[in-house]
Parts: sequence; structure tokens; C-alpha cells
Amino acid sequence: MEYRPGDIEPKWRKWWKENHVYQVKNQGDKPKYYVLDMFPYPSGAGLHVGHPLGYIASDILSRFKRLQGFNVLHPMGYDSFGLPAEQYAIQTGQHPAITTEQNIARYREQLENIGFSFDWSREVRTSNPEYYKWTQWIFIQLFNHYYDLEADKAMPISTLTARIAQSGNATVRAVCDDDTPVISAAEWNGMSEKEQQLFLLKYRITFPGEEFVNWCPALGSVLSNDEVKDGVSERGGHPVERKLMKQWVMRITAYADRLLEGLNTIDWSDSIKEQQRNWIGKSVGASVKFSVEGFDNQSIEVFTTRVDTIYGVSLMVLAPELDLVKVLTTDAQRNAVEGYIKWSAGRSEIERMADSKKATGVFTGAYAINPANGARVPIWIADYVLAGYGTGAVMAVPSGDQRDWNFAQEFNLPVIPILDSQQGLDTAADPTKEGHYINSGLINGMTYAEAVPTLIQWLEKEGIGRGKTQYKLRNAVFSRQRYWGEPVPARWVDDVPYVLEEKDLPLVLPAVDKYLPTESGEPPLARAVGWDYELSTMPGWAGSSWYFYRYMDPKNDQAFCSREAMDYWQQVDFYIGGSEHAVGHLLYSRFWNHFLHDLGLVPNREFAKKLVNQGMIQGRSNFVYRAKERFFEEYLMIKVLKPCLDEFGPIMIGGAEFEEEIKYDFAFETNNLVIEVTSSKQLDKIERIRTAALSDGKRLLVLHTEWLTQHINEPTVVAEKIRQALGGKEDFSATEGPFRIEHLFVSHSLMYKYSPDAVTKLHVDVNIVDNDVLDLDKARKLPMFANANFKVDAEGKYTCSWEVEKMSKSKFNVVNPDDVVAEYGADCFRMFEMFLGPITDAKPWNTKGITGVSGFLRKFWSMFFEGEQFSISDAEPTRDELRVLHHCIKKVTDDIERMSMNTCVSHFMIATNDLRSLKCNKRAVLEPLVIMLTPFGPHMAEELWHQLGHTDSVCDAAWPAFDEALIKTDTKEYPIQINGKLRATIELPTDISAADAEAAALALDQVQKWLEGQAPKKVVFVPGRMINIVI
RNA sequence: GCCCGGGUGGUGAAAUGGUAGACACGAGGGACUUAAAAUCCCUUGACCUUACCGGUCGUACGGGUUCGAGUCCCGUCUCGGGCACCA
Repeated sequence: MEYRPGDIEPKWRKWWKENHVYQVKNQGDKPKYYVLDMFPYPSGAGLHVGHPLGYIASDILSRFKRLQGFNVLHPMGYDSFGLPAEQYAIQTGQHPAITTEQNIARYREQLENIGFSFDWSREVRTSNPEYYKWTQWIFIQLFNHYYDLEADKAMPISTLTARIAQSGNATVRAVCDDDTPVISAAEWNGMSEKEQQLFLLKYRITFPGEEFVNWCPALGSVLSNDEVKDGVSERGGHPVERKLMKQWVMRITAYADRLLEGLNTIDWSDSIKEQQRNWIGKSVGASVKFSVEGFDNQSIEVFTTRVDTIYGVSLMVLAPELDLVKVLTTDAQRNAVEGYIKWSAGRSEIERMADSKKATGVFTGAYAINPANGARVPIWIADYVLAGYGTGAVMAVPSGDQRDWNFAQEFNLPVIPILDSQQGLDTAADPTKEGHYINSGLINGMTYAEAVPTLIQWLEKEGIGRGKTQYKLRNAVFSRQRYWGEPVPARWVDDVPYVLEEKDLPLVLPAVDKYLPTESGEPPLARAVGWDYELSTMPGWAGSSWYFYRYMDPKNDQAFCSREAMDYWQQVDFYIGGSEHAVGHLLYSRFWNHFLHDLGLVPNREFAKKLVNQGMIQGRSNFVYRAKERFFEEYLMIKVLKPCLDEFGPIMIGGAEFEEEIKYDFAFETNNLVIEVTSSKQLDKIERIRTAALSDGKRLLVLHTEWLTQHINEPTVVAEKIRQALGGKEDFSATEGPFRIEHLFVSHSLMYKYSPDAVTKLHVDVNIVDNDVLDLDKARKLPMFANANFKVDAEGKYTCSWEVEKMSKSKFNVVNPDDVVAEYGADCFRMFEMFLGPITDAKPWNTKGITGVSGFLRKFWSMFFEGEQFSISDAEPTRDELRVLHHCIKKVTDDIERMSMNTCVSHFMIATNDLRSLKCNKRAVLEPLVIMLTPFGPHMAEELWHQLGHTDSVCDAAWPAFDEALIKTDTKEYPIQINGKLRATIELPTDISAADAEAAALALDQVQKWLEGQAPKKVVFVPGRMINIVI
């Protein structure tokens, strides 16, 4: 019976739905397993084939775990607030909720079409008020807490106020604004309500602050750093300026250290962890004050991660932009310094970076005093030091830092060795921490580990420095000047923010007349009638920072998730998604989770145990080549004139570079004929050349490009036309219309003959291209190919060139999974996506090769049928058959565990090929294979499972057990190597002794040939592997 | 500049330090067919040699460790991603 996915797949999808096969309960005696996909933003473009890659992998894992006896949670939902819907609303006036609804319906349809085992009863949407009620609720908790450094966790703000009222804030160790003053209990108690509230904002974990933000006037919105590219907004390309604005801010810096530490406890991909570490950017070091000679009231503070190198300082370097520079510069140096400042101000950061090998800088004339040894060191300015970071000053240690070394080298400053292990200081810096200190006063003879605490202690005692940990991480701006996001549940009273009570949640997004900022630049919410709440909304990452808990208990209206549900599901066991969310989503989620854990609201510090990044599927664009006039000249030359040179006689060939001497495209000596190639529309040009030809006494033949286009695949017709003209007597002749054809497209396979600038390269829709061959019938229906002809190759094919690009509509390289499913079936689509390669790798989509998977499914299916009849034998399987089965069980089981889905597909193919050559149709072999196929091709598996006589779902079958004994063989074909190179093979018993194996190998003719009578130096025998003979 | 990954046939790729290129695609040849589709069989890293047998070279490049290296180590080149002079 023929395999017809179009019939069986919808049937089983309906059956699964009706029987609630994928509904999961929050209980049971099975162990739990939580598989999560990063949820999608439902864009208007729908899903393309790149999106489901991760979902297929997670679906396979989910179904596999279920077959192994786990209670598996595998949910899906939508991150449905966001800017694209809002921009669409601005354009069309349609409420974003409506378009979002439509987009979600489209996504759902596409996702269902692929046969995922999602429990749709748990679907969540961040834009749903029942959902964002709890996003707002968490926001309120953040507002009502501060980070206490003694408890090392978030504590209620009431704890803080009680303490301050009791004894002031001097003894409070908490994360707060840098400018928080020390106040006494009396001062606090004397404050008005307003003053107290404003004071507390310095402690709250979310608070309104004044922050420099990327303000985009055109979008009326603040953009995050990663939404700004080259000074313009990523979406729309509008200019962006730095602007100080009142913004809600999240005090994520309070959690910097814990977020860093937590990375060591989770099994996430190295690249994500590394990115998060870099983002947090912890540097442990010291801050040291250098006094300035002759300026009693000036000092230069530097932060260094290598305070141990302080005795090697040979100069101070300041960023040229610093105000201090002007103060310190001596009159003698003023001209040079000002010149340098001017020059460096004109340099872009890119230039500053590109030139980092060549040091530039100017001496200010001033000297600083090294507090460690009293040494007088010159103060320079150089633009390798940036004002924006730290204090904008560096203590330069040429022996330990390459940039400082370059600088010293350039300007002849001393390089002071500080460690006895430093080497090659005359050619480069040596940043080693090994060895013992020299030239280093206080720390002479010490090791790095001893020197750092010694120095810091001394600096602190002397009051000239202190140990300091610096983070790159900044507090996260939480406000967006947008409409389509969660309203911030706060109200301003006399410039003081108050958050709502839980009973007043959700604060529902109000209706507005337009989705634009107001004329006065206020956010769209200012347009809402009677709205007296905060005007900004929350950013995209708010709703996605806790959604994994909502899936556990999606309908709860008493809590964001019940304790019971959390106690059961705990945390995500396996999280899969794109690495582009490395920081935005994954770091902020961890931050919120740490916070919720501090409050005892969630069971674990980290929400996801394991995380895998799927690689991006890139687009594979196809291109066609549209001929310019120049192409036809080259064509005539190559395809028509050259083959007939003898017949036509000598020809002068014109062209751009000979325009002065030769007016015509081609000139024949025979019969005074000249040829001009041009479009029939160029009436003026034709007339001009006709006149010129008359006065030159030439006979003119005009070949219209439209005519040539029509006859492009028939060079003999063109040659005949020329032949007629050569033999004729008319002074003027031309090809005749009517011409309907306007454009010529040239096959890429022919392009090597023609110059690239004779054609225009254009994107063509990949959906009408198969294996880089353009489907001409489909192409002619497109506007771009209306009235076009194609220059095809000898086989009549039009081939396209290709390039890997991002998958996008504008590049015509988007492939819709629905189309692939319609042609090959969902099972085939699923398996093919997996077969492409490791899921972590980025790769271009190319449907080429899908026939291999499609063929496999048909072969697998055919094992169960004899003609039209389902035919399965209950006979005992042979040893060979069992070996094939168990080999497959082992490989597939191991490979799913390590997420190597592509090799799983290969193993299925191998097993199928083997069993087919064994003509096996035995239930004992095929039924376990059906179960194993379930995660990959669930529809086919369910169909065959029922054909095999079962009435329950194959999803609840038991994963077959592997039996090692069944894959054992009596003999093994051993490779025989001579000096590590394969020279022969020999069949030997598996349990052979080393001595026997050696003897058998040496007895071989091929081995004797290499030995040439000598005894081998050594024989290596690895049981079950190989034999290597060393000569 | 720094950090993290990669680099294997025409293509996607496979390979716990142990027979490099499994499994597929594409290509070529053949069978079946009125024909096409579908299906099946054979060949397919490069080169040399050949009737058969066989040989040389091959996992970006150069070294090293090892009986044995795609795999481990050092250096170089190169592609991709991240960070942006983070002191």
C-alpha cells in the first residue's frame, strides 16, 4: 500500500486532539520532565522553516522522555507584546490586539500542521490581562523590596524603614544609589511622607531614575542598546539621540555577583555563559589615588585589576577629553596638548580602535606621585584611554601591559621589570603573574597571591586606595515610551510614585485614539481618557521573564503559579532557543528568578537546568541574470559571428573603448555591412546611426534586442539574418516586430562566457527554483518574467546562482513549512530538518536532499505491506534481524540523549535498508522500531501502531530496551595497519587472544610483503579494534 | 584588540586517540517502462597504475606528542558569533 501522508497525518492529528493525548497533569507517579522552547513573537510574516527547528528537536526529546516513562510538560505560548504590532497599528489604525490575535491564529495553524505534542490547554500569551496581571504583580514586589547585603537577598522595604526609623541608615548595608546620604533616625522621622518616599527610591529594586537613554524621536520611543545600530534605530533606521529621561529602572546590579556565581550551577551552553559573564563584566582590583605634583587639591584616581604592578608604573595616562587635562597642562606643553585633543576629538571610535597597535599621545608637562614608592611619573594624554570608562585614567605599567608597553616604546619611557619571571621585555610586555616581585618595595620577594592583599591592606590603612570590585553591568531601563506593552501599575502623586494594590490588578491597557506619542512627546498612553497612571509601558522582556512558571498553572487567578504546581514541576529541565536571547531574555529572567526565590516564591535559584542553543537556519537565495544591451553584443560575437567567421569574412568589433574609432557595434569588410544592436524603442539612436551610415557609405543592419531575445536560443536564425544582409543590396535593414518580449534572462550556467556587467543580478523567489533550476512555467506567471525570454543551456535548463543570506521576504528566500508539509508530509519535514545537521549549527535551508528522507519513510512503510495488504509475521526473528534492531536501539537512544538528531535519522535509514535486504516483516522487530520512530515521525508511527492492532496511542508505548548480548558477533573484521596505515583486513574471532591475533596478522601475505623478511619491531593489538604492526 | 566557536568530497554531513568520508543529496552508468514518474542495481575524495591486484596523497596551513591524530598540544592563516580601548 502506498504511503500517503496527506491522508494519515490529518487523521491522527484529529484523533490526538479528540483524545487529549497531549494533555498533561500536574501529578502522577511518573518522574517529571519539563521541556521548554523559547516562545515566539507572533509576527505577521508567519513561521518560516527556520522557526520550527528547535521545536522539532524539543518535541523529539519530549516524546522520547514520555516513551521512557516520564510525565513530560511541553508547552507553547506567545510573547505577544511588541513593537512590530504597534508599528502596524500606527500605519493602519487597527488595534494591535486584533492583528496579534490574527497572527497567533496563523502561528497556531502552522504549528499544529507539524504535529507537535504541545499541551495547548496550557497556552499563555503575555498580552492577555489574566497573564500580565501577574507581570504587574511581580513588578509591585520589586518595588516593595530592597537588596540587603547582610542577608544577601531581597528584603521587604518595610524592614528597611523600620531600621531607619530606629537607628538611621548608617549601619544599613544595602544596595542603593551612589548618592544616598547618610541620615539619622531623627532626620528620617522628621521627613515628610513625600521626602521619605523619595528617599526610599534610592533603595527599591525597581525605581524611577534619571537615565541617559537612546531616544528615537521618530518612533517616539526609547530603544535598548541592541535596538540601535550605527546611531539609528534598527527598525526603521531613524536617528537616535542620547537623552536624559525619567525611566523606571531595575536594580539588576544588586544581583551581579549572584548572577555570575549562578552560572557555575547550570548546564547551559558555554557561549551563553561566556556572553553573560562578559555582560556582567566583573573585575576585581583596587582603586588607587595618585597625587599630582604642585596641585595640593588635585589627585588622580585610577582603577586597576593589577594593583600588584604598581611599582612598575612609569607614567599616568589620561583620556584627552577629561577636564582635568586642561588644569594640569603646563604652558610649555599647552600647544601640543590642545593640538592632540583637537585631533583625537575628530577621530571616530573605530579609528581609535584600529590604530591600537601604534601608540599616540602627548606629555602634559605635569607629574604624578606614585603613592607606593614616591616616584615622580609623567602624566600623558592618549586616546587609547576612554573618558567614558571608570575614571578615564590609567596607571601605565609597560612591563605588564602590551598597550602601555607600545606607548613606552613609542615615547622612550622606561620599562620597569617587576617580576623575576618576566621575559623578553625588550620586545613585548609580559603580563605574567608567576614568580616573585622585584623593584617592588613593600612586596619584594612575594608571589602574586601574597602581594595583592598586602598592598590593598596597606593602601586602605594609608587612606590612598581600597580594594574594589567593578562591574560592567548597568541597571536595566525598564520603561518604554510605547503603547503595546504591559502598563506599569503605578500612579504619580505629587511627583512620588505609588504602586497599586494587588486587588486593583490587572491594570488593563486602555484604549487610545492613536498609537503615536502626543504632540508634546508624551507616550501614547497620555492619549487615554481618564488615565492617571504611569504613561510608559514595560519592555519586551518583562512578560518573558517568568512565563515558564505560568505554564505549570496557566489558569490560576489567585497566584502567578500555585505552590503545588511549582513543587511538582520545580524548574525547566531542558530549555532550547536561539543564542540571540543570550542577554536580553536569559539574563533578565535569571535576575527575576533570583528575586522571586529570595521572596520564597519559587523553589529554585535558577529556572532552567540545561539550555541548548539551536543554530539559525539561514536563507539560501537564488539569483537570475537579466541581460543589458551589452550582453547581446557579446552574444552575437560568441555564439553567432565567431563560429561563422570564415563565411562572414573579417569583422571589426566595436565597443565602449573603441567608440571614437568605430561607431558601429560590428563592421564587416564584406559588402560594406555594419550592424547595430539596440532596443527598438531607441528610435533616435537608430535614426542617428542610419544617417551616419549613409554618409559613411555603409550598409546598416539593425538587430533589435527584442528580436534577439525572441531568437536567443536559435543562433542559426540570427546567423541567417546576417547572411541575408551580407548578400543583399539594401542600404538599411532591420529586424521586424511586433515585439512582445522585453527582457532576456540568461542562465547562470552560461554566464562564464559573458562579462558580469552585461547583466543585472536579481533575487528570484526560491519557491519556483528546484535544485537551482528555475521552473520556467511557474516563472512566466510572475510579473518580473512577464514578456521575458530565457537563454537556457544545452539541456534546456535555466540555472540560478545562489548565496546564503538571512531568511527574509525582501530576499525572496522564505520557505513556508506549510508548503513543505503539503508536498512531503509533516513527518518528512520533521525528519528532514533534523537530518540537515547538528541542531546547534547554523546552516542554510536547502530543500535539496529532502527526497532522501521521503524515500526512507516510504521504504519504512513498505516493510509492513505486501502489495495492498498489511502483512506482519509473528515468527521468531533471526539473530541478524535482532542485531539490526538492537544496534538501532542503542544508537538512537544514545543520540537523542545527546541531542544528535541528525545521526538518529541516519540510524533509522541504516536499519531500514538492512531489514529490507533481510526481507524482514516480523512484528518482534518492526514494532519496537515503530515506537522508536514516534518522536520523529509521530503520524506514521501512530498509523502503523494501530495497524499492528493497538487501540491506545503509540505515545504511551514503552521505549524498547537495549540488549547488549544481541549485538555481539562471533567474528570481527580486524584492520591490519603497518606503521599506522591500513594495509589489510582479516576476519578473526571476537574473543581471540593477543598472541593468536598477532600470529594471524603476521601470517598474511600482504603483511609479509611489507615486512620483507624482517621481524616487526612491535605489534599493537587493541581487542575489538585493530592490529598495528610497527616495522 | 580581546573572548568563544568553526574550517573534512561537487553538497548537507559522520567518525569514545584506532579501517576518514557512515547516512543522504547531486552527478554518471544500467534495469524496468510505449514514455514519463516511481522503483531497483552499479560507480562516485584526488591522483597513479591496472585485465585483476595494487600504490601515492588527502580532514585549512606548519610543527609536535603517540605504535597510531580529523580528534590531543604549540604556532599560523581564515570564516562565523560576541564584546567594544572594561585598565
